[in-house]
This record gives sequence, structure tokens and C-alpha cells, in this order.
Amino acid sequence: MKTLKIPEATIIRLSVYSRFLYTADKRGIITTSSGDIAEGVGVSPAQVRKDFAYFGEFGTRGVGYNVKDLHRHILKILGLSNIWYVALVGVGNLGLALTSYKGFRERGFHICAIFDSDQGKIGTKIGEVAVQSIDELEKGVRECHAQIGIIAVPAEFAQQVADRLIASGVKAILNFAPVVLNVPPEIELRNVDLAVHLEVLTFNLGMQKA
Amino acid sequence: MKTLKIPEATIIRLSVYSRFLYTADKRGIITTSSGDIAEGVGVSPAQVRKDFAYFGEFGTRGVGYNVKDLHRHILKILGLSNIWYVALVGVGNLGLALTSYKGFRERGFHICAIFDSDQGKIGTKIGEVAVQSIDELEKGVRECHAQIGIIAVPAEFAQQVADRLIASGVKAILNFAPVVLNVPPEIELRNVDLAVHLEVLTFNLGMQKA
DNA sequence: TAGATTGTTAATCGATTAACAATC
DNA sequence: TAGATTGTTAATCGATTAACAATC
Repeated sequence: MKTLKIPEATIIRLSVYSRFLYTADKRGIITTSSGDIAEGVGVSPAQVRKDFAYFGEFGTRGVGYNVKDLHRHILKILGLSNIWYVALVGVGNLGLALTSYKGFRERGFHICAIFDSDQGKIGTKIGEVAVQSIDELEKGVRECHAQIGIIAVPAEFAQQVADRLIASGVKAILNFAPVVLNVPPEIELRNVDLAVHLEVLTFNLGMQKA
Repeated sequence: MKTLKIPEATIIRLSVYSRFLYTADKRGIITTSSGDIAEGVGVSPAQVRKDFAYFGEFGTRGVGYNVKDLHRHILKILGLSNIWYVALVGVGNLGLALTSYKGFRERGFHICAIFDSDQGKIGTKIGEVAVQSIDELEKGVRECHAQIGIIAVPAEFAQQVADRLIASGVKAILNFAPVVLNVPPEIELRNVDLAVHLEVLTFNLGMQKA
């Protein structure tokens, strides 16, 4: 089986290209080139072509790429031509922010279950989804067939929430708690730590002075 | 001038190590090793030592590292021994989530000015800081000497907010809007796109099946 | 001293860039 | 045909890993 490994950096850039193409398409642009895309997103044209080359040939030599076609191809590659069901655990400010984040719905991510431990929140509706007790996590996740779990609870509860999500059939986890989670290798895990980004900024600011 | 370039991956890992050390210190652990740290955060011991080596010698051969000392060194490297003043623009759910994010305050990030365009929000207090009209952005940013700006406004306003932050003296920007911002090269810019993370997950889930 | 663990060098691995033949 | 731009190969660059001498 031919499975040449794709750099994660390539996947992240594909995601960025897809937003560029979405915008270009909305503006009525029919054809684009690796040069256009490169300029629009701040990478080199060679990089753009190389990234596409991992997945096939989407352009026409001498002409460029059809915006709509290329966009469709990339969405397919990223798995965004399916609907993905997502379970959200934790309805603090961050959890709330995620429920109202338009980018998710637009790209086929459907939050189908929401859990919290706060009695005051249980039963309230967020959008169309009622907040369930965290005691019902397993049941709720199974009922809506969530493949993805988002952890937005305090650090000290994150590991047990992860364990329970996995036990309930979730295959991928997006973790916002600042802890290193232990998950089986077949589970996809990504960590988002908001403070890390600020720290990279301050490191670089420090460098400038030096 | 000896300025060997530090990989950004190294900075991100330093940030992760620092949290490990913070926890170890709170637990009363005095001494640690590259092996301990590596296990705790999921990298190789060689990687840990290499990362430190960019900045100096912090350990004792045959013994390991003093937890408190090492932690202090890393905070210093990351620029976290200063207080950083931060201006937040946009008080939607995400902006709110950021104001209440404990990790920021703990690590020396002090949100000193908050702006929004919604009349209903202007004047209300979030924590100790009153929301100001976005019309007063320049004045407000200057008054509190914010070095860092956080953009949490809709994509279509992000560029102009960036321009105004920079004009007001901000040196670094953390951008949550899903657009490519144009900023002068001396301005530090990091983009956080929440949807990208989910897309990397779904790409990898797709790969598993294939 | 013997055991442990650092700091550092060299080897490996992987990703980016440059160049160009293919071709519309 | 001449000009443009892709897809791909080879060269470069950079980051990670492995190995080991230094040394507590």
C-alpha cells in the first residue's frame, strides 16, 4: 500500500488554502494559480504545488486551477465532505464560545451533545441542544454517535472526561485543558493551549530587544 | 553577535515543560531529569536536553535539574518574568472566555483594556476592566501601554483593528479571526484558528479508514 | 569508585526551496 | 508558436535522534 506520509504542516496549510479558495469563489473568481494562492496566504508557490502533489493533480499546466474544483478536492481531502458529530464537555465561557463559533457549523462540524456538571446549566438550551448532566455522558455520546469530543473542562477533570469519551466511542479529541492527556494510540488527539501562543509572542518580543 | 536561531517548536515545548515543572514544584518535587520531563510531556529525553542547550546549562551531570531553578530559567527565557499588558478587542463569547482564562493572569498577562463596538456592552465591567468603545481604541491602548493586542472580532473587521492596534504602539498580535492579516515584519503575529485543529483531526480520521 | 545523567557532536530524518521538463 | 504555469525531481536547509565523553 502506497502511504507516503503527509506532513502535518501540509494539512494545516490545506486548511488555510481552503479558506482562501472559499473567499475567492464567493468573489466570483473562476481560475487561480499557485502564485495567487501563495500570495494570498503567505507561503511560496512551490510549497503550494508540493502540498497539492501529495494528493494528486488538480491543475492544468499553463492555465492554473479551477477554484471550485480545487476547493472541493481539498474539502474532500480534509474529510469535510462528511458531517461530523461532536460532543462538547464543559460549558464555561470557552465552551460557550465554541458552541457559537460559526466556523464549525459551516465546515460540517455538528455539536450534537453538550455536558456540564453544574446543576444550574443542566437542561438549559444552547442553540438547539440541551445541556445534559455529565453523569449521562456515555449515554448521550452514544445516542448521537459523536465521533469527536471537545474537552473544555478544568485541567483536573480532563483525563477522566477523556477516558469516558473514549469508552463511549469517540475517535478523536480536541483538548483545551492545559494538561498532557494519556490516550490510546488509535485515538486522534490535539491540544490547544491558548497561553502557549501568547508565550511564543513574548519570547519573540524578548528576542527583538536582545 | 551569536544569534543561533531557535526553532519555534522548541519555544512551544519550553512552554509545555514550564507547566510540567510548575506542577512538579507544587507537588514538592525538588529534582528532576530530562527523562522525567520527557515522560511527563511525551517527547524524547534527548529532545528535552537539546531544547535547553539552546539557552545554557541548567543541570548537573549525574544529578539532573533543580525543579525550581529550571522553572525560573524557562519563565525568564519565555519572557514571563515581566508583566505584559494586553488589549482585547471584541467581547463576544470568545473574548469573554479569554478574559476569564486563568492561565493568562497566572503567567503575567494582564488584560488592561477591552474594546467593543456594541453600545450595550460599552461601560460594563469585565472583572476590573470597563469595556470601552472601539472608537477610543488608540487612546485606551496608549493609556495602558499595552504591548500585546488580542483580536477577537469578526473576520471582516480584523485587518482594520490590527492596523489601529499597531498604530497605537502594540508590538505583538494574537489573532483569532480566520483571515490572513497584513502586518509590518517587525510586528509579531500569531494566528489561532479553532477550525484548523478540528480539520487536522478529521483528516487523520479519514486516513485511518484508508 | 561505580552509577547516573548531563551537554554536545555527528548521523539521520524530514520538510522546504529551487529548478526545469512537461504541456496547456 | 510563444508564454504561462503545472507537477516533479534534486538540492538545500533545518530539526530530531542517537551516541558518548564529561562529570557529578
